[in-house]
This record gives sequence, structure tokens and C-alpha cells, in this order.
Amino acid sequence: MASERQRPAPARRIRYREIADALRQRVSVGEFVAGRLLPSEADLSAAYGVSRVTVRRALEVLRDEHLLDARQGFGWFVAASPVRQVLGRLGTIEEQMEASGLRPERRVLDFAFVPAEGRVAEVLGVGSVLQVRRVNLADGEPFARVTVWCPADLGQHVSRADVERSPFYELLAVPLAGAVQTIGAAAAAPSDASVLGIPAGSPVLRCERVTSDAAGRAVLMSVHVFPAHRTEFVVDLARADRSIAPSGLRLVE
Amino acid sequence: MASERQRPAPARRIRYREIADALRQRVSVGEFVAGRLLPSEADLSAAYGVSRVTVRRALEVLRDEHLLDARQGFGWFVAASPVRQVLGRLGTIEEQMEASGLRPERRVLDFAFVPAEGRVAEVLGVGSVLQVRRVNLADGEPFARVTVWCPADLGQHVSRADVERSPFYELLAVPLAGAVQTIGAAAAAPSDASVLGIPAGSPVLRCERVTSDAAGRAVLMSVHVFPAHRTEFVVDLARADRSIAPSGLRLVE
DNA sequence: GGGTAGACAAGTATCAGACAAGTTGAGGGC
DNA sequence: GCCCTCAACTTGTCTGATACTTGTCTACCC
Repeated sequence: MASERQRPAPARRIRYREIADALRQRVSVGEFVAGRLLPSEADLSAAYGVSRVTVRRALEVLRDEHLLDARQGFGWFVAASPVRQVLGRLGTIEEQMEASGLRPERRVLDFAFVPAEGRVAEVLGVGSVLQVRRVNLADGEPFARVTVWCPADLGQHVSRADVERSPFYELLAVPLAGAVQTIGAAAAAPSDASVLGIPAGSPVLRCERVTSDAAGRAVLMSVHVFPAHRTEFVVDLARADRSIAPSGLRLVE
Repeated sequence: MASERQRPAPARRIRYREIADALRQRVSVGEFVAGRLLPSEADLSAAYGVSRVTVRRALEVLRDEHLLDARQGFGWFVAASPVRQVLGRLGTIEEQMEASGLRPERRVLDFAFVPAEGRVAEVLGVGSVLQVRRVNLADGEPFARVTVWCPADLGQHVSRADVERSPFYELLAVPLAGAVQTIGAAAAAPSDASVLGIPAGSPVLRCERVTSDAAGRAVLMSVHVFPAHRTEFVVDLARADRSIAPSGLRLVE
């Protein structure tokens, strides 16, 4: 083995992406809130020390994410509730898949108004719910089984076709305000196993998410089941800014 | 017929394959993570001391494996596997536990310098490592089995008592710069099962973390195994103040 | 086939401008 | 009060120009 001293060869940085990240964070932290204008492109370009073109590209990235929007002559502003964006970024794998050129597909297995039971009743606090069971596919292969529940009154205007087309949280006529997601492991139930094409009892990742509206009422509950052999969550602690992740990995200077 | 089969021959070093291996490792270690750009072909060829053509062939090998992808004029990047969700940031388990008022305790099962094998060798890139096997307890009950590896030279000044007392990353005399953590599910291996007091084969959460120093060298690798029935990760997307940060491990009754 | 060296095309990231077009608000005239 | 005009903003959309990136060659050596 020679002294193959490997240079760190740092990953390349792209300015407009960095700025998009920075702006995204400022939105998520609440510095920019819905209804108020962001600084003008000129101000931002001065603040970040880049040209207006670059700032503009960063803003357009966020517009594509439906996080920001703009009106000519008026300015840039936060488009929707920021949380919804966080959910979008964190929750819908579909976006990541599309970005990487895979063809995401949702197939609805089951769409029905049913009496709420057990944990669903407990979480949503209602007697009747819309229950949708789905399987998500990537290039035709199933990789997640999803079950979604929402209170029957909120699900009144949601159609089966809607569910097949869009993420569920886009369909509710209620502003969403927050969510708690838990990631756990479990053994595959027979019903999940057959849908996912894995042996019953084999390990699966099980993610439960409870989404609430501004008043704190839980309006959406979902359970995602992923086959363990194909799935993992990746947490990148690479450039943990102390500012927002004080409880993350401790950085020793 | 010149039965020329698989010459054990002095195994001629094929440069582009070596480089492909090296790059593959850097990806698997998490130095290159989905969504970020690799160094340019020019930088890589300089770093490895080969021509651009050779680097390119290495990269193309990895593209054929669907590990990397590239866009003309843009660069090379890690192809986002559809089932690898990239979360935001997540904290360390110990800190989350202490924050929630549980009394953490570490019991060292095994403390030894051993030859690196398999993935550990691949990630840390050394032949000899300090391997520490631990069980973590919360209020006296085992809830995680942890195995930590670090290069032998770095572990020289670490004692068994140190390991029992402190998180490992506090003990290294090297400034740490970041980490990549993956969360997956698996079936409990017999050894893990007996330590955790669960049946072999029952589902467990399996977290692997690779921590790097400022130069990007992997200096710490650890695997945490949690029994699924007691453990889940909680990602709180609750709005406002604390943004993405508050997250962690929760013990379920 | 593996490897080096070089050249060129085509796409991307950035910059510095310029101009069109929409929005706003202040001021003037009624 | 109301209405109109206009200047001062804003975003939207162009131009070039420079530097850098990948994609694809060709020529040559071992």
C-alpha cells in the first residue's frame, strides 16, 4: 500500500443551492412568514454577495417547491403554511423519486368511510373516518404500503381519483400546522407482506404520522410500511449549523 | 485451448477499478450523500493522480451500478435511491434520553483491538480497530445494543472505564466534523436478542452512524440496535420556534 | 484492453447589465 | 372627499461574457 494520501477533495458547492437552503431555513424558522414580503431580489443579492440572477435562481427553486411565490412588481412571499412544506420535503418520497428520474405511482387498494377504531379513534377523536389504503410503487415495483385516515367530515370532498393523484395533505381544505412522525420497526403483517411482496414476519420500517391543524386538532393520521431490505432513512449531520441543531451531534471545535 | 481461466496472476492493478472502489466506499461511508455534488472530474483526476479518462471510467462503472449519475455541465452526484429517504437532522440518542429525564447507563460487554472486517474495514479504511460492544440501559433496563469501532491508533488512549462513562465521540482526540446516520429495520440476530432480552428474529431498529473528522476521514462507526417493541424515533415537525430540530428517540410502554 | 494527453462541443453557473411591465404610494388638481 | 399622473419601487425577461462542467472524440503508447 503506497502512501496514497487521498486529498479531501471537497464536494462542490453551488451558490444558488446554498442560498436556497439558507432561505428555506429562514422560512422554516419563521423569519419569513406567510403574508409578509421577503426582502427584494436586489436586497438579497446584496446581502448574500451574489448577482441578482443567482438569487433569482435560488428563489425559483423554492417556488418550484411551492414554498415561495412572487407577483411581478410586488415581491416574493411565503406561499403556504411552512409546515406543509416541511411535510412535503420530509414526507413525500415521491418528489425525491421524481427528482431521480423514477416513475412514482400510487395505487388505491381501498377507499371507504368506516368507523374509527383503536388508535385511530384515539388520535383523531372522531367516530367515523375516511380510510384509504394505498400501495406506492417505484417504476412499477411496490415499495411502501400506506394507510391514511382522516375525519369523515373532512374527507367528504375527497375523491378516490384525488387520492390516486396527489399526496393526501394537499387535498384537505384545512390549513395544516404541524405533525409528529415516528419511525419504528415491526414484523410485516400478512396483509402488508402480500402487498409488498415479502414474507410475512420479515422486518419492516413503520412510520406513523399525525398531522394537526392550526388549532392543534389531529386531522390526518397515516401509517407507512416499508420493506426493511429496501428501505432506510438517511440523516445527514454533515454541516449541522449549531444554530438550528443544538441537540444534534455535538461538534467539537 | 489455452485454458486461460481466472489467472490468480499477480493481479494487475487496474486503476479505474481501484478508483471506482475508492469512490464507492466514499459514498457508502456517507462522504458523498444524495443531493450533493462530487468533486469535478478534473479535481478527482488530480486527487488520484490519473488522467481524466480513467476517472471517467471509474465514474461510469458506478453509474452503471446506479450508484452515481451525472448531468452534462452540472456534475456528478449520488443517485437518490427511491427508498432512501433523506431526513433533516436528528439528534443523538443519549442526549435525547437525558433530556427526557431517563437515567442512562452504559455497560461494556467487550473491549478489544481486533482486525477490521467487512463493512467496518471498508468504512474506516484501516486494518486494525478498537471494537467496543456495549449495552445501553434506561433506568436499569437494556434498550440498545451498541457496537462502536474506531481506528486502533485513535483508540490508543481510550480506556474501558472511559467508554463506560462517556459517549464515545467525546473520547476521541480528533475534532469531529459531521456524521451520516441511517435508520433501518432488521430481524434481531441471536447475539443481540439475548443481550436485549427479546426473541431472536423479532424486529429491531438498526441505526448505523459514521462520524468523520474535519478532513472527511471516517473516524468512528457505530451500530445501534433497538428492540422494536420499546423504541421508536420521533420526528416532531411541530411548527414554529424549534423548526426541525426537536426529534429523537422515544421509549414506548 | 488499459492508460495518457489533448481538443472540441454542449450544457451549467455565475456575473453585469439593460429594458419591459406590474404595484405602490405620494402629490396635485378637482 | 375623489381621481389622475408620475416617480419609485418591484419582478420578469432578455442580452452578452466568462469560467467551469460533462460528453465525446482522436492520436499515441504499453
